[in-house]
Amino acid sequence: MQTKYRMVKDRIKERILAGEYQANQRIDSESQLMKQHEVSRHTVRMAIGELVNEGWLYREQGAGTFVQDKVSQKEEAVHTPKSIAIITTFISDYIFPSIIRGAESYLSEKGYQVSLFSTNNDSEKEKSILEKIIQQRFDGVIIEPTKSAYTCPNLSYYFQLEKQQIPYIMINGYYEELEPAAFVINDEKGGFIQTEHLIERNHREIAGFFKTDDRQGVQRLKGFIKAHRKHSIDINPEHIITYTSEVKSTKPLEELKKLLDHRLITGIVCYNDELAVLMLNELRTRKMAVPSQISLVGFDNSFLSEATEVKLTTIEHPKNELGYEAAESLVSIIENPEQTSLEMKQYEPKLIIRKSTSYAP
Amino acid sequence: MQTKYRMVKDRIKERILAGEYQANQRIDSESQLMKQHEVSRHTVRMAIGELVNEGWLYREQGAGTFVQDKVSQKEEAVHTPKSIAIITTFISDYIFPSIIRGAESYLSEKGYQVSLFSTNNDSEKEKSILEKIIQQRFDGVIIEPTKSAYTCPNLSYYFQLEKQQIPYIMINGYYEELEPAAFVINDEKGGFIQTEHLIERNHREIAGFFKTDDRQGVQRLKGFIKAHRKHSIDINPEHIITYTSEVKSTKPLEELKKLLDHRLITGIVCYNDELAVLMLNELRTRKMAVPSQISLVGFDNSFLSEATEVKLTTIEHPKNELGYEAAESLVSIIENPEQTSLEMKQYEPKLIIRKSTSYAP
DNA sequence: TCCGATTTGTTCGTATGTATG
DNA sequence: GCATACATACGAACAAATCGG
Repeated sequence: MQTKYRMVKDRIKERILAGEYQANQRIDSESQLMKQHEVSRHTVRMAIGELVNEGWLYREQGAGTFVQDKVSQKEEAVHTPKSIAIITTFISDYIFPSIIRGAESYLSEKGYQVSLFSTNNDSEKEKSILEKIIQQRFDGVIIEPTKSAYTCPNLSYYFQLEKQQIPYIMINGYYEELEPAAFVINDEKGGFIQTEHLIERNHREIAGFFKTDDRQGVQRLKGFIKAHRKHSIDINPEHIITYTSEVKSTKPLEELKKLLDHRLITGIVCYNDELAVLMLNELRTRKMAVPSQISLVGFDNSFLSEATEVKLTTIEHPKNELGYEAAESLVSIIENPEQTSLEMKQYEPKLIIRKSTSYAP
Repeated sequence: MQTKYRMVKDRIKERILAGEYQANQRIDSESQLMKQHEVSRHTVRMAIGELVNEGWLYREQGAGTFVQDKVSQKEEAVHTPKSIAIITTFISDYIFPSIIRGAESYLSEKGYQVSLFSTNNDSEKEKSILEKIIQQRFDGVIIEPTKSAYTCPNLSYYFQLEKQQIPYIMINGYYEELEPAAFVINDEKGGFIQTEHLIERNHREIAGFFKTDDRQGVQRLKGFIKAHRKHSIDINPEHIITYTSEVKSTKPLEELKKLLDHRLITGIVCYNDELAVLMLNELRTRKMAVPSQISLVGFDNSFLSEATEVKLTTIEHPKNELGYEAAESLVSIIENPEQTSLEMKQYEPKLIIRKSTSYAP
């Protein structure tokens, strides 16, 4: 049967298909349509209502009714809810939960579903996860890259993501060669600030411990060296300890023991708070007073930095904020693909001075 | 915003999910719904209209409005990979990551995808998440119930899960009335062991701090009382402090201050390590020596218990194992639906003695 | 087969709320 | 602050389909 609202609906649809209304353009208002078709407002609303349900139009209160463009009609075909993949290296007890919390809170609010993957810092695992994500057509990816200090072995998979128009954002680190959208800390400056803080307090014999299989550690080490250079202090190469994830709970501690046994150091720059707590433990057993005998700088401003009796001087990490803003940016790219200004956001590190550092003895 | 038609819509949806309306059964007519909800027909029609669009109902002119049989729509969901939802109360920095890690490692190995949700301890949020899970036909759910000490407000949604044959497993706590498959700690015994440990070391003036909006806290408090009874020690009611999630970072600390100001206590039983660290902090500022002046027992054996200078005596929590085994059990139910031996697993708590407890002064 | 009661479908009118520019 | 746009809500009337008797 040909009802009035169905006639109005068909006439509007024709005008869209004829190109009379362009994508995202405002169509005539309800009251205009009332006059044009000589029907009541309710009838017009029913017509528009069905077109909205079918994905031809969308309404915005106060602004008007607009033509839905093709890109969003694509979703209709899939019909699955929007889903985002978050890929981390480790599901650790450390700062990861804060980042996830930030991202999840924004994404769930926006009606996205969050799927969680972890690579265990294994590139092969990362590869198989990326494969899955491409195959299942996720709408976006937030990824903490695996071993970001090295060349990206899964380059082709990232290119594939781009080809399939699945936007991705890297957090904490990134692969240089990809030049991706990334939310990271200025790690070099962070390492610099950590070190300069000690130098300014007259420390000269400073040890630095850095995990160098990801970009963060390499950059922080760079900052460590720069700070020394700026203040014209020679670095004893034995004071730089680098290690990889696999040995993170053993090697740095062993190296610290060797250092303490054989050399005099007055300050330690730690890759992160987790390591700082480990070191603090060793210092406690040796009955070395922190900070009067030896100073300790952490990184990340995690809850660990306030759990200890000697609260840690450390570098702020915008954990929650970083997760939230990465999610926000990802959603904005998904929902407005035309404005592809994928940029990198670098958070400026800030020193938080607590009780684990003082002037050199 | 809460509009009338949305309220009517929700009420109808609830009745569907509660199983009050069966599949393909006629729901109340528009005029009945008008009377029931005291709204106009227009409002009822808007509510029904949205539910029709979302696939919950279908209308037949002259006959009535009927419940859409979701089972017959199943074909759609076949192609998607198997996916599991993990619902937590908070994505916290605390023991949650360990549980997730355990579950994720097993599930990803088995080819399942993990989606993450958090309720923020809000039953309404829990409800909308469960609704999503039912609608998207997840293959299984691991859920940490919200406010498990209280009556489950979303009972009908859990029944609906069962009806739709979506198996679920509860962790950490459970709703009594559901008698669900659950992986929990014997919290009562845990509280008992915490307390008895102090009693056996001659403590008589013991304060207990318990978060009582989830089942765990209530049970631990029960154990606290039982231990006192067993050893025929009177409990000063002022020594029992209960609090809820909302005030967890303020109230217990305030109460501790009051206690320390006015009473002599020699031992503190803490709901968990997180709280223990908070208390330890206060004791430090008062220069009260732990354990020589006052003893402190935590719960969960989290990394916090070893980050502090006075390593905490605490109760083991099988975090990783619990997550792993819950996932294992869920997968087994999914893949062998016939052997529906949904049972509860209670982990026996074990005391880990470190340095925060000693004999009463 | 038809009637009448019931139920949903269409259409009008009116009023007020709320967001946008 | 104002006009404009969509959102919610009330009331009324008639049309069309269904179903039991």
